[in-house]
Amino acid sequence: MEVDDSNGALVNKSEENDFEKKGSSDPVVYQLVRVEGDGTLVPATEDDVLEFEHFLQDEKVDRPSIEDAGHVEEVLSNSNDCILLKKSDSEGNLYRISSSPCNFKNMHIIAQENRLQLLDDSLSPPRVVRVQQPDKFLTEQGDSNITQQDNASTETTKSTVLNDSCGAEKDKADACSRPVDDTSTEPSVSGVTGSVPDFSILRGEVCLDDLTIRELQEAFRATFGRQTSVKDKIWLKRRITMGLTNSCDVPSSGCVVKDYRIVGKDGRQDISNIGEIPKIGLQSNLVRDQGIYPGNERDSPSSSYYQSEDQQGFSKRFKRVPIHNDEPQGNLLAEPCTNKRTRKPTKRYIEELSDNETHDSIGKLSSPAKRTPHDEVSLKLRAAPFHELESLGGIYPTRKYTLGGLNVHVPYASRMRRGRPRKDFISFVDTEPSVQCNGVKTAAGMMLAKECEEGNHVRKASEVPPTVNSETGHLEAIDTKVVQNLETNFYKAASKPKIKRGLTRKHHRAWTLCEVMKLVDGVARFGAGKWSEIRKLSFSSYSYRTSVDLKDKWRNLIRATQTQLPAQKDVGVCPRKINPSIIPIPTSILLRVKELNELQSQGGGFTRPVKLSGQNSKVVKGIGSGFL
DNA sequence: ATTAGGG
DNA sequence: CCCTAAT
Repeated sequence: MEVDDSNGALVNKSEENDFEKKGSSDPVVYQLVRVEGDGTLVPATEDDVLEFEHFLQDEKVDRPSIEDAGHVEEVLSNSNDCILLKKSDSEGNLYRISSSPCNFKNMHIIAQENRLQLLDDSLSPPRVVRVQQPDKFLTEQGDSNITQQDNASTETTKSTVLNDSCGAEKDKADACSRPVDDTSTEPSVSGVTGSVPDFSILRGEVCLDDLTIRELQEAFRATFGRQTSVKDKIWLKRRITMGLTNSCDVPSSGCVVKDYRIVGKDGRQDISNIGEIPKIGLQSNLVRDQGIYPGNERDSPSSSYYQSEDQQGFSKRFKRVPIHNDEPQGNLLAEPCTNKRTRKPTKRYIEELSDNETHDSIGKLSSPAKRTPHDEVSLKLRAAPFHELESLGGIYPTRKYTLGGLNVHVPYASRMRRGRPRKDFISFVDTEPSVQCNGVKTAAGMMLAKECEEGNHVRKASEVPPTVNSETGHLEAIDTKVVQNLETNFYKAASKPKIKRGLTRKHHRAWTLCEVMKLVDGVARFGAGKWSEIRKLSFSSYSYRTSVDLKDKWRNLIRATQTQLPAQKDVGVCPRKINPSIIPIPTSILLRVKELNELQSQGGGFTRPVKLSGQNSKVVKGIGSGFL
């Protein structure tokens, strides 16, 4: 069984305030662990802590009654060291909240009132705002060892509410961490150091006011299972009363305890616990008392009487945790726990948090299981038509696809970039459609009209079909319409599809003969590979032709050179006639391409200015042999 | 941003 | 044409 070092600790962050008021610099450290069914202590998970934080917050705010608190169903036990709470946990988990030694009293109060009231004794509620791993704390207190002991003792001291082993063990534990002077005071309760407390003193109606200090000490022992050296009658009475009544609403004097209830001399009664809303005034008394014995009495009124066997075991399990202020000492600052309380989260804790975050982030990110489909979807989308094409008017920001029967909207921008790059999209939105498109269109049109008049009709036919083929199905429909409508208007046909560019692949623009010729000319002048230069100088008016386009086209021309030139001979008459979309590239151009290619590839890319005019004009007239 | 290549 | 890698 392990008590891990990773117990969650609730750290009072308003420690400054609280302790300044109390004149103490001791911060409050709360540990939160979950108690498993077998008694194992499990470090509180972050969730656990959060739950309690919530809970605690509620308490500190308005001190709601237990009904309001809601979270805690029951205080199973509260000992000096910890409070066991049964929390409204769907799984019925038990939670322990323990305080650091110097502040156990706070927890005591809380337990007594059967609710989590993490208030210091004054009225300033501590704030539990962060988790701290009490590694050091536990280590120094030998928590893990004790846990084992506790377990052992748990089994041997079952039904005994207060038994010697318990007390002895506790004292032993106390001795470990308690200041030396403290130990010396321990034996002060002479005569009653017997192994078994005198429980008879608590039987029946107990009027503490009538007891001597020694008797009170014995009663204290009987109540809390340990000895005390405190000789302050009032303090003892209050403590005992609280212990017996499991309440912190205890008058400083003048009350009779009967059947574990306070029966005031004046007839006041049953201010003990369950459901009773504590009265601030009474709490103030307690506060005062505690102020008198700062950091003392780590013993909370033992709720052993109310503990189940297991619960008792739990309380014992933690008994060593807080041991420093058993008796009044008046010097909290001397407590070694001071440092512990203020220590930073340990590395391990940090790591735990990191892990959590990591997991969270993983969770937030698409899980591996999800990623695969996602990518698949992306791929699918790339190949499949984009629905947003249907309404270019405004749906493009997101795209919808079906995944596992679910319709998922994926922001276009956030998608894995598979289709058009974002910049295309932007350009589409901003300028492409209107200005540039028109400009280009015009330029191209002029170009064609001027330089390529003869082939216009052919081009018109060829311009559209490729577009249809390369675009999505829907786009295809649009294009088809366009083709039909613009059979006689090349410009419209060329510009219209452009609207869709942003969403899908770049609109396919068939290379015109003019462009090819320019390209060839450019290659001849600058050499293959100087695409950017060629583009600048020869394609300045073709904004849609990028250097990559030029490169690709040149490559295609080369291929055409290698395939079509020979084929042409075989085929003889151009059979492509059937397919108007395939326009043969004039052999003259192909030949020239071939020449340039061979020349430059051989010459190491050496640029050789070429005169197109003579050769060109002659060849162009020849029968086409490639494709545009 | 260009280029070269594969797809 | 797209996409990437390599410059």
